[in-house]
This record gives sequence, C-alpha cells and structure tokens, in this order.
Amino acid sequence: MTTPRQASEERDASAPRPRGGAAFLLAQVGAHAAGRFAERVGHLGLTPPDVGLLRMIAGQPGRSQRSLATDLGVVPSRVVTLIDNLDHKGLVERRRSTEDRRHHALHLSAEGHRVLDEVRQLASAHEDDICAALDRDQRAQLTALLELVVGQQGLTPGVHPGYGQLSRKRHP
Amino acid sequence: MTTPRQASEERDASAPRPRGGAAFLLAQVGAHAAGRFAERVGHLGLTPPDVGLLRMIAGQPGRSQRSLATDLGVVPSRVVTLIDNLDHKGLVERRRSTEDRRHHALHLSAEGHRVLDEVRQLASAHEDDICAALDRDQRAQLTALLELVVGQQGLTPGVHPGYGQLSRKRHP
DNA sequence: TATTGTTATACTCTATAACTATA
DNA sequence: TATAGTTATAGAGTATAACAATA
Repeated sequence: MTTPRQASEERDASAPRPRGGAAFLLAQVGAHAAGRFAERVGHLGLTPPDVGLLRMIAGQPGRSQRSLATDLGVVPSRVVTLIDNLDHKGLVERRRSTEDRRHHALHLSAEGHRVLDEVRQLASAHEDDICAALDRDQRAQLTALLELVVGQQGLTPGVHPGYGQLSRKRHP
Repeated sequence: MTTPRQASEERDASAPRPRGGAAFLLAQVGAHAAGRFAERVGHLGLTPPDVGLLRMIAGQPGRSQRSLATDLGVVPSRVVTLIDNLDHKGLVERRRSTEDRRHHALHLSAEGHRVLDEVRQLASAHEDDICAALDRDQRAQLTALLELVVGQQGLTPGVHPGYGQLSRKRHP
C-alpha cells in the first residue's frame, strides 16, 4: 500500500498520499483542537486539566482526590498539585469529611460554578470554530464516527487521556 | 443550551450529553491515537517526533536543520537535540555542505531507511487498530471529514502540531 | 553584520518515594 | 496494617540566551 520509494532522492510531487491516513489525521486535528482549547481557557487562567477537574467535581460533588486520581489514570500526588491550584484560586474547596477524616470532600465554590459556566460558553464557541468547515449533517456524522471509535477503543466517555503519563502506557 | 444545574448536588443521570461534542471527541480520540502510536514506535526505540523527522528527511534529503525548525514551528536548538538522538542511533547523517559550510545537509543512513520501512508497516497496523470500529466506507468518510477540517483550520498537511510549545501559541 | 548550528541554563510537567494522619 | 493525602525529589521535555564558525 505504501509507496516503496527507497533511497531515491527528492520526493515525487505526484505521489498518491504523502499526508497520512485517518489515524494520523485524528492525532493531528486532535492536537490542534486541544491546543486551541488550551489557548482559550488560558485567558481564564486555567489549563485543560483544570477544566476537566472542575467538570468532574461539578458532576459529582463531594468526591475524593483518590477517586479523581483513579478515574484520570493519574498518581494521587498529581491530583494534589492540580487541586492546590484550583484551591488557591478559590474555585474549589476541600472539606474534611466528618465520617472519615482522612478524606477531603471536594466541592466547587460559587466562583467555581461561575467560572465553569464561562468555560461552557467558551467550549461552545470552540466547538463552532473547530467544526467551521462542516455543515450540520457532516458535524453529526463526524461525532457519530468518533463515538464509534471511542466505544471500540475502550475509552471512557468524557475523559481526556492526556492528564499524565500513566495514560500513555510506558514501553520497557 | 447547557443545562443550568448550579449548586444542586448529584448529577442527573438522564442529562442530555455529559460527554462533549465533536471538538472534545477529536481531542480525546486524537490523544489516544497519538499515545498508542508512541507506544508502538517506542518498541523501535523511537519517539513520535523522531518518526516525523525521519519522514521529513526521507521526503526531502539534504535539507538543513534550520528548515526543519521552521516547518515544525520549533526552535533550532530543539532540532539539535532531536537530530543528535537520531545521529547517535546511526539513523541520520549530518554532512557538512560543501557550498555553504554553515549548513548540515541531513540524510538518512541505510539503517535509517530500513527503520523507516519498519515504521511504515507499523503505522499501517496502527491505522487498522484505531479504525477497527469502522467499515471501509466509514473510514473513508472520517478521512474526508478530517481533511476538510485540516484545510479550513490552516493546518499543514502531514505535519503534527505537537513538536514544541511554539505550535500551541502562548497566552499572555 | 547576518545566519547556521551548538552549548549552557532554566523552567514546566509529571512521576517516585518517603512521610503524616487517620482508620 | 492499610488508606487518603502530602511533601520532597528527580527526570523528561522544551524554551531562552549566549556563543562559535562561516558567510
């Protein structure tokens, strides 16, 4: 399938497909989309991991740092750092659990909810930006195809695999 | 459009779409695909940036480090490190240009060509793996949609925007 | 003086390991 | 003894800045 073209010099400009297949395109467009999103939320003083944590805490208030670490496929100390940031910014609160005093129950502050709402608007604009080349039907098609891949590849819906290096399994 | 759900506790399990739209799916699947690819080429002792450089040098033998830096949107010192690795592994050669002795003309060694062929086979398997959920038509559909996005977003075909931090523009 | 490549250095991100406090 | 969280430390990756050789 791939053109042999061995040690011959200078690329043949009329070669069939120098760009790469669907997998490469996915990685390329995905990295671009992630970068653009990082740029946008950066204006709010947030990183993409920050946003993910805000979403997860909002979706399940009171959860522990340990549970976040497990779901994200990340080491607990990593969560400490991440939550520290959000804590110092006054977006999340750590409340010592009264039942088991080892746990920190995580909650969004009022400001945290406000910022998360801003993020949602911005995410909607981001969505329109990235999909500007596609009409309504094409956008739905793309979404459906990607959801097929997500399901088959065993990805957790709604969880971005870019929080730590545990997610990209290591090679020996 | 987004459900208001403010400080109310516990997510509503029947909520419309907790997962995210096409942009998020792209970032999610893209990061996954990139991670899996990194894992595969890792078995050959290579990183994804390494592979990109090998491809670019193979496609245009004799090019300079400076031109690579420009095309990748990366600082020249970064290219030094990258090429150092490939050089030490015996995959690329730096040949002092006879016309302008400031330039290093980059070429793949025989071993470099051999390894790049291995990478191509492995990339084909990777492609099949990532797209395992899709039939032939769906795969072509996905590719076509992604190519539309690549064009409209001003991405350089065949260049992955993940080489440095210059590609993901910084926020002030 | 401008350009190619290099070195030295610092900064950011993330993991590992040792530690504290609860249980 | 086991678990949630923390701190201290180290490594990888990448940028910035100063520098050498050549033009």
